[in-house]
Amino acid sequence: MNKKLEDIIKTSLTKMDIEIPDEIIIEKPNNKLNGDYSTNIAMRLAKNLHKNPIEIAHSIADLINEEYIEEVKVEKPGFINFFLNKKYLLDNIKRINEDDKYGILPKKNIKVNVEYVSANPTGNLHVGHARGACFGDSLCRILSASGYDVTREYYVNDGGNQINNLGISIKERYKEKCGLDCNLTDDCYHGKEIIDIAEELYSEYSNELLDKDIEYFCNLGIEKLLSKIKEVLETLNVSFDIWTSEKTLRKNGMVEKALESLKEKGYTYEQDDALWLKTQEYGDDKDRVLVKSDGTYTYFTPDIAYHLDKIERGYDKLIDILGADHHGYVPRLKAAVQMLGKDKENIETEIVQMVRFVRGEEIVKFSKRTGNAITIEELIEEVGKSAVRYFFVMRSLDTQMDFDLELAKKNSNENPVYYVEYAHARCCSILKEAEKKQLTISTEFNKISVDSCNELLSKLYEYENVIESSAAKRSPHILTNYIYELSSIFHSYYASDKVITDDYELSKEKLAIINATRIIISKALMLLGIEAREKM
RNA sequence: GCGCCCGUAGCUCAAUUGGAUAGAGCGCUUGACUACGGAUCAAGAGGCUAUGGGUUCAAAUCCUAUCGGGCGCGCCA
Repeated sequence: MNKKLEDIIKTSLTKMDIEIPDEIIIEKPNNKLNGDYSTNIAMRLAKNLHKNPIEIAHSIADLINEEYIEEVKVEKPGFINFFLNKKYLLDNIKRINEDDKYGILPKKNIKVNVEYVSANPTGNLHVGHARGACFGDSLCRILSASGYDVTREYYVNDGGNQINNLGISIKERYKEKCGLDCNLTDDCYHGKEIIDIAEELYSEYSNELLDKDIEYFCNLGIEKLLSKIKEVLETLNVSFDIWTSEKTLRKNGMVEKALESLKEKGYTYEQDDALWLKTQEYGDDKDRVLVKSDGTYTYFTPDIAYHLDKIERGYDKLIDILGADHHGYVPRLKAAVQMLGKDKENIETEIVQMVRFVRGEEIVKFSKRTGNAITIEELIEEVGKSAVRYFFVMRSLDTQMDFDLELAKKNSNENPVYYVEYAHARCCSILKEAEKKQLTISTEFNKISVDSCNELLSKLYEYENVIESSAAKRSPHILTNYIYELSSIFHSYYASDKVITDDYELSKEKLAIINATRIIISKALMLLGIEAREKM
């Protein structure tokens, strides 16, 4: 939570000749009376040292003498509470204003690969994918800011059975356009986008394509659908570094390579004319089929090859972001990765829980089958892309959240995105006003009374720690909550204390704080994929 | 039936991964505009953290049982 304090405590412990524990927990008390930061280290040490935690706390506290800390207090069961030096908080404002790289933490030298969305190119993206897309993108931005070396990846399933069904679906719809019979089986795709593609083909080529084979329609479909997917993701500011094609992996022999490696290690066996993987040995419910009795692969097999490919590309950590409806897939995936020689810790899965859309009281129904689905474009059109991005990362990933469309488009403080954007716009407006009066931003703080803006200062100081823990916990919602709280504190400060007054020197000092607030809100919003507006 | 996720104010959600008096917003009640943008602010009411048992200095958080909800459980992808 706070590196600097950790180090200070460590030096005290060393002086006391106490072995330094694995982790020193620093937290921010929810009650301000308990200081800016606090640690429970004394209570944790009490057992081993056979000493009263209060005594230990006092010994540690007495050894602390840092300019950074104004006061150290020991409280009841054995907490040590720290009160930061206010001058330090003002120095922090200066840093925010002057350092472009503020909020970008030192490199960790850890290579992370994050795979998200990875929807099959057999139809349009729908709103179900949008949460994973926004989460994945925000997570990547936050990981990068906190010093990880991040690669963003989309796995394109352009190789399996479903692609053949896509080809058939398009061809049948095309035949329909040409006035022939259309035979769509249950395995086919019935979405409107397939009809649209057929229509496009017909209007461009009339009935010249009737003798083209299924593969022709497959490739055409993938190309068109994928570019549509990319386009939609782009409008959401969601981007990727690498698009890996399943078909290419198959062509390059990666699947055989993975299969051989698993066979060699003795993880496979044959039964009922099929080849199985002993995933049960690594905690899966049952063993899984790799090669079906008809000789084709299951979905699982190329996916193992894909993960082998990622491993060989040298990432320290793979993060897969999966929809809740695929969580049953996790144990076999983790099993396979371990069989390929990696530790459990090398692969992480984040499960995106379902989203329910509501308009006030009314539940918005949508289903893939009836074609009644809300598309992402419609969602963006209805509430705006900032709200889409914000709302999807506003909640912890494992809550089955409600997305209130009515709330998301409200222009008032009920709507959290609006509230935050307004705080930013307000900062901009004050700064513009100051510019008119030719007031500059001060770099010295002589007149300002810290008490009037203490809350704002310490909230701004929290920012870097928020980035760190938001990244460590893979939880963008921590950042979202932070901006909201920061905005609230700002609005409150704004109401209580006028910035631009006749006292020009004092005004300039206050402007520095306003500008720092503006910068932090804008940086934080950027990490959520939202461009901060200067005007509403 | 088995597995995963979840159950916190009337509603939507937090809670620094075991910390101090469980916090926000909406809604409800009351108050504040001669204003750098009132598109906002200040205050109040509202809780046996689904339920029972356990672990310890400390439990919404960990273990266990039960109840309730969501999602999975294919030689589909």
